Amino acid sequence: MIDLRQLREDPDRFRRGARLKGSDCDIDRLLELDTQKRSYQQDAERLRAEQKSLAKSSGPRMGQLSGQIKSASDADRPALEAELADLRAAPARLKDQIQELEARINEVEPELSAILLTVPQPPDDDVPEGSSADDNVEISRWAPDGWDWDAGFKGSKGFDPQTHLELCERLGLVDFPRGVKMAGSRSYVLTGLGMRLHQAILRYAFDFMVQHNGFTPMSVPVIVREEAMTATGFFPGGRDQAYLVSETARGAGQDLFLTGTGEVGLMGLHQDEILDTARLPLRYVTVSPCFRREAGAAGKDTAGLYRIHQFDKVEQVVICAPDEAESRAWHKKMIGYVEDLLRSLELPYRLLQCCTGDLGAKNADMVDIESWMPGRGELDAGGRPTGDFGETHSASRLYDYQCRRLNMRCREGGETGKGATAFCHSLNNTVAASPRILIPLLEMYQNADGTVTIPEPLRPHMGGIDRIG
RNA sequence: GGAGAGGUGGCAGAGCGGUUGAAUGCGCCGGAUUCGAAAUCCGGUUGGGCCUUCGGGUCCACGGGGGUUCGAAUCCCCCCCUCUCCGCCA
Repeated sequence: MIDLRQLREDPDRFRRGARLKGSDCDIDRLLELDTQKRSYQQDAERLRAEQKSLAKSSGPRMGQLSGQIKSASDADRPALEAELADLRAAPARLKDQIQELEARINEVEPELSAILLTVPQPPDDDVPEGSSADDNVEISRWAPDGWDWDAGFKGSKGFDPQTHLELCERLGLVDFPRGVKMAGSRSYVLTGLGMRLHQAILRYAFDFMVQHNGFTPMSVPVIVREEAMTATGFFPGGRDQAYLVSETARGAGQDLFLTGTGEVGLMGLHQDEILDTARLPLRYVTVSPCFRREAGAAGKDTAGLYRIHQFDKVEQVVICAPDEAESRAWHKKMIGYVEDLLRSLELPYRLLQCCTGDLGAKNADMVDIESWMPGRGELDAGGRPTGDFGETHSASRLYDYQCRRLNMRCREGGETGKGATAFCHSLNNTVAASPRILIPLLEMYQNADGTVTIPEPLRPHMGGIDRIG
C-alpha cells in the first residue's frame, strides 16, 4: 500500500507510476474521496469535541437526576424531569449531526480504501520503461565451462537434447496421466527418482540458505485468511490466482485461501508488530507447497512441469530497516545467493531486469533469473527445440509497500521502545522452485546415451547415486 | 464435534453506564538522595488519523465489526482468538 500522505503531496509521481505499470487505478477519484472524507471527518470531530465537553459538564448531573426521578414524589417529579429533558436537548442535537456526518464518511470509505489498495508502488527511476515481459533487459548471463551460447546444446555437447518430457517419460520420473486423473490438467505425480531429485534440490537449496547464508529456517501456513493475502499485497489484484477453501459454504465463519508462495507466510509472521531495529535485518527461508490457479494461462505451457497448479518452493525474504541503500544492497545479495546456487549446480542462466510493465503492483524493482532450458523455444528444421530461457527465480524489492499493508514497523527497542516508528522494507526472492527447476536440471545433465547425471551437490541427498537410467 | 471460562496499556491485574486513555503493582525512562550502587522519594512511560500560525489543537482505539444510549471498557448482536474438560484423530 502506498502512503496516502505522499500521494496528496505529489500525486503526479503516483499517476506516472501507475501509467508506467499499465495500471488503470483512478487516482483522481481517490484524491477526491480523500478530500471529502477529511472534510467530513473534521466537521464530525469538532462536533464530537463539543459533545464530549457537554457530557463531562452535565453527564454526572443527568445520572443523578434520573436516579432521583425514580424515587421522587409525584410533586417533585415534573421539575426533575424538566431539568433532565433540558440537559439532554443539546447533546441530543449534536448526536444527530454527528450521525449524519458519519453516514457520509461511511459512504466514501469503502470506495476510498478499495482504490487505495490498487494504487501500485511507483517503479524506481532506474527501472527501464516497457509494457510487457518482451521489454525486459538482460543484465548478464553465466554458463559453466564448455557451454557455448552460440552453439547451443548440440554444439556444446555433441548430441541432440531430449526435452524434459521425453526424459521424464522414458526414465519414469513423472506420471502425468495419473496426476491428471486425480487432479485435472496441470497436475502430475513425481515418481521414484523423479520425486527423489525433487526432494534433493529442495533440501539442497534450503540448507544452502540456512548453513551458508545465515537465513532462519521457518515453516509457515500455506492455507491462510484473506487478510493475510491482502496484507502481503497479493489481494485484491491476484484474487483469481488463488484457490479458495470455501469454509463459509459449510457454515464456518471464514473462508481460507491456499498461498501461491511461502512469501505470504514469511511476511505475515510479524504483521502488526514493532520490530527492534537492532534485530534487523530479519532473514527467513521456508520451503512450502505453492498453489496457483493459473487463471488466464489457458493453453500456455500446457505440457510438462513448467506451469503447474501445485509445486514446492524454497523462498527467501529479508525484512530490513527503511533505508534505500540497505534495501538495494540486500536485493543484490539475494540475487547473488541464487547465482551461487545455480553456479554450484552448473546451470546456465541470465539475469533479467524487468521493465516497468512487468513489475506487478508491489514492486519498485524486480530482477528475474532465467535458466536455460534446452527443450524449450523455437523448433529447428528437424522439428527439435532449439532451447530458450525459462523463468526460474524472481527477486523483488518493495520498499515499505508491503510492510505498510502488514503494519510491520520498527524502532529502537521494538514494542517497548520509545520514539517514532517507521515501516520496514521488505524483499523476496526464489531460492529454488521445483519441479520447474527439474527442467533445466534434467535437460542440461542428460547424456548422449539417454541417461541423466545427478549433479554433484545433489548426490548426498539421493543416497549417493550419480546417474538416472 | 459437545460443554464451559475468558480476551483491558510492555507484563500482571482492577473497573461492569457518567470528568476512565483507563486504579494498583511490576517493568522501563528521567530527577532527587549517594563517593558510587542498592533501597527510598518525586516525575514520566500506548499506538494511530486529521488540522496547525509548529506553540499546539482534536478525534479514534479496552480482540474485530455492528447496535442501544445524551453518554459504552462497562448493556445487546455477529465474528475472531485463547484456555479447561469430553469425544475424535496424524
